[in-house]
Amino acid sequence: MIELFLRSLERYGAIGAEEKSALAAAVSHTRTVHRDEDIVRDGTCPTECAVMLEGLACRYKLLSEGRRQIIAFNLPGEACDLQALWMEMDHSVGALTTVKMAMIPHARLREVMHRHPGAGAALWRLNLADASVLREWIVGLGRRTAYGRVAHLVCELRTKLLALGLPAEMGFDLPLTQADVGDAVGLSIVHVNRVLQRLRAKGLVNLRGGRLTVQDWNGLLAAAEFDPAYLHLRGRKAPPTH
Amino acid sequence: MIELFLRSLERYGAIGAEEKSALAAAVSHTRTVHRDEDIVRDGTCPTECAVMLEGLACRYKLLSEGRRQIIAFNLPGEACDLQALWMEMDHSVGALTTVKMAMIPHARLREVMHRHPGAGAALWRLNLADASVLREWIVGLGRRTAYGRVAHLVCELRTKLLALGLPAEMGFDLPLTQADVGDAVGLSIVHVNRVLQRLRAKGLVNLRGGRLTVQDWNGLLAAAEFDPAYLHLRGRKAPPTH
DNA sequence: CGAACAGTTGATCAGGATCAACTCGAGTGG
DNA sequence: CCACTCGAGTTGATCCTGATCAACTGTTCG
Repeated sequence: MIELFLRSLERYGAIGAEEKSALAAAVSHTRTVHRDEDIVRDGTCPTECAVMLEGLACRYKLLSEGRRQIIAFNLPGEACDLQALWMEMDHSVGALTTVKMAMIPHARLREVMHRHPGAGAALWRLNLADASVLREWIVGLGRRTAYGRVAHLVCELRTKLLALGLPAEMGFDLPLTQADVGDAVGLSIVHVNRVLQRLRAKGLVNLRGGRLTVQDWNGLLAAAEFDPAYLHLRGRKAPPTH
Repeated sequence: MIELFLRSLERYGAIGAEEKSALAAAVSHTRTVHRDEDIVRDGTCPTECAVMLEGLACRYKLLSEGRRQIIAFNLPGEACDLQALWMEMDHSVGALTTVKMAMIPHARLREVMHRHPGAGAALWRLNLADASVLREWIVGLGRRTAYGRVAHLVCELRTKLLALGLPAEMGFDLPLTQADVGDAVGLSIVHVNRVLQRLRAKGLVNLRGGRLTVQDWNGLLAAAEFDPAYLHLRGRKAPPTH
């Protein structure tokens, strides 16, 4: 059920069969949230952890006057609110499509981590990898052009999908609205529209009506100055579990 | 010696006296790095961890054509490369002043974490708090105006200094160049200069020649829309160490 | 049939970038 | 001791990226 989650966790640490089954057994139930609803809300402190099974979600924060900034996208296999295990949420997670999640009560998760320190270590590493993505977003927002930012976002999403083994051929569904893209890369809707048109015109990629078609992957990677290293997808540095 | 570090760690978890002395004992030696030199370099994988004792450092990434983006500032009491415990560095850390650090070999750190799971948990929470700051930076770069971003940065730095119990009266030393500020908030040097002049003219703060003078703290907080919650300075949610 | 929403287009405006020159110390070396 | 350099900060002029405002298309859905 939470296969995807376990597999990506595996990438970040020597997770054995026992750890895996312990984590899988910690799932208490599933939950479904619909488009435009919140999965977790800023300032709250949930007592269970949500692992995405299906759908697309985004982490975001709101400022005054309705300004919104998306901070990360969450794909199936990713955890939504691991943070709440230790501290109150400092951002919200919203569903961009219908999202199905496996819920793990904190108490059980803590128990697993206690019995299997390796699992806790892997979760920690997962957080480190997430932080690395945040850093790359900072670089993008601070120093990339609108064009480069949008291109980079597309590269990131497809690369992550591929790494998860999810469908991400040259054409696949990506239910993102232009407003969503804008809130992620810090642009106005109108400008996102124009940048997408430019990317289309240059024959790189076509994002339209929730469907993404990659026309020239290498060209896109170049336009985005994309280097997947920051995603830490190839769990390196064999970690002495001790 | 690493008092400051231990104290901020305490904020993030029930760290006992044994954990503290174990961590303190894990320090093998100190190291000094001078202004404009790197403490850790992107892509490397150091085998010891650096905890700042004195000075000011920044995490940054480079793009083509010399574009630089600063991702975070590191103050005394903060760790520079905890990440390297688990994965290769995806960014560099550079010294903005002469920096003195306490070095803890990874092997020893792992040993401490193994013997004192509470220490590992606290380090994890530390990472979560760092990630929260990264998120706030993303919001700032994406959705705040130049003026708000600079003001916010000043608020963040002073608030962190105060929380660490470091000198941060209404006037204190902050050895940041206008270029540094620009690389942190994603602005050109010229524009940073103008924004600083506006902040001065409005009677809020005066950052000049490595010295920061706060003239109207409340006004500054308001201009920055600053809410310190994201710094997670008041270690909430008593963590069941299990 | 009429909302309501995603996407598109045009026109205009403004926030910041860029380029260039100049000031003002603080060294540094002859 | 002075000339020179170098880095930080400052100013002005100009350009351009991207925001804003407004109208319009097309589709879906109740």
